[in-house]
Amino acid sequence: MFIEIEPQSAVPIYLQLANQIMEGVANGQLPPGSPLPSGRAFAADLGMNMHTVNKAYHYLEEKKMIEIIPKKGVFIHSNALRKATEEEKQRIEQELRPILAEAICLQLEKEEMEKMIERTIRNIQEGAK
Amino acid sequence: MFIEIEPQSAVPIYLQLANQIMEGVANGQLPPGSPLPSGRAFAADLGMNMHTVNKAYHYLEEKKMIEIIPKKGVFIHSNALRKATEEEKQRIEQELRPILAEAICLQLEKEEMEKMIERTIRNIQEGAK
DNA sequence: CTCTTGTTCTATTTACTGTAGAACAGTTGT
DNA sequence: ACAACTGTTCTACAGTAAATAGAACAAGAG
Repeated sequence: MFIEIEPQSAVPIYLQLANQIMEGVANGQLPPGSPLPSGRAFAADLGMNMHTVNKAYHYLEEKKMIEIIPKKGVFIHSNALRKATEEEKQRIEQELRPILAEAICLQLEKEEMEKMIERTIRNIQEGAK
Repeated sequence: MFIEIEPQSAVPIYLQLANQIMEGVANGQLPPGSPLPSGRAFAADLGMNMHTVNKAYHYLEEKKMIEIIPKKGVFIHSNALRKATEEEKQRIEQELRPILAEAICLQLEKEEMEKMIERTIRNIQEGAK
């Protein structure tokens, strides 16, 4: 599990971390039940603050992607790979909407959009090479 | 052109405004060359501050979606509807990536993803009913 | 000449981001 | 029993972004 953080990105580093963990879940590198490093250890490893790792963890906990068990550790949620609820689908759709609006303006045809998605999905799953 | 702002959303209101203007461009309600309200008038109309509208305008200007002509007004960029550059495609792909990672975890199959996209695109274009 | 335009400036408040250090209480391994 | 480690909680600080507010400026439009 390789984490790469871009400190000067517009994306907050706690979100970068959370997103890359979620990619690990998506590509099978982090199967349900897998332990994640302790907040302190991860922070030391990544050269960031414990509280920042904690923020990423709680962000993922809210998404039910991980389980935080006090005094024990942090683990990939046993039900991390599951069928999306209607609420989750709507949230994804809302996140997709402004991107699609721009894509329409930039004349990205449906086919090209699908190619882009397939390529990105393949790229995410390649993380588990 | 109806603008609806959710003040208590996690999305900054200047971004909500910019996104909805971009939807107007996408669905043809705001064709290239169309004038947009002045910063002051728009702010008064939407019940927000002039500087906030200005921020949305400059955000869209950076995306080359609108043209801000000092002392004259704000207009939809003459080339707002264009072919995406390679740089723009890469940016869209980067924005898409974390959403797709979550979609994989939530077992959204490629077909369902495509349906969701088609539905959202239709929804955007319905704004011009 | 007057109104409107976008721009620029200062100012203030609020929230978010990130770091920092300390203390607490329960778990784990020896 | 002991030491090390766990997530939690608390205070604190600095930096930035978001949003509002008011004022002034210079140039275009009628």
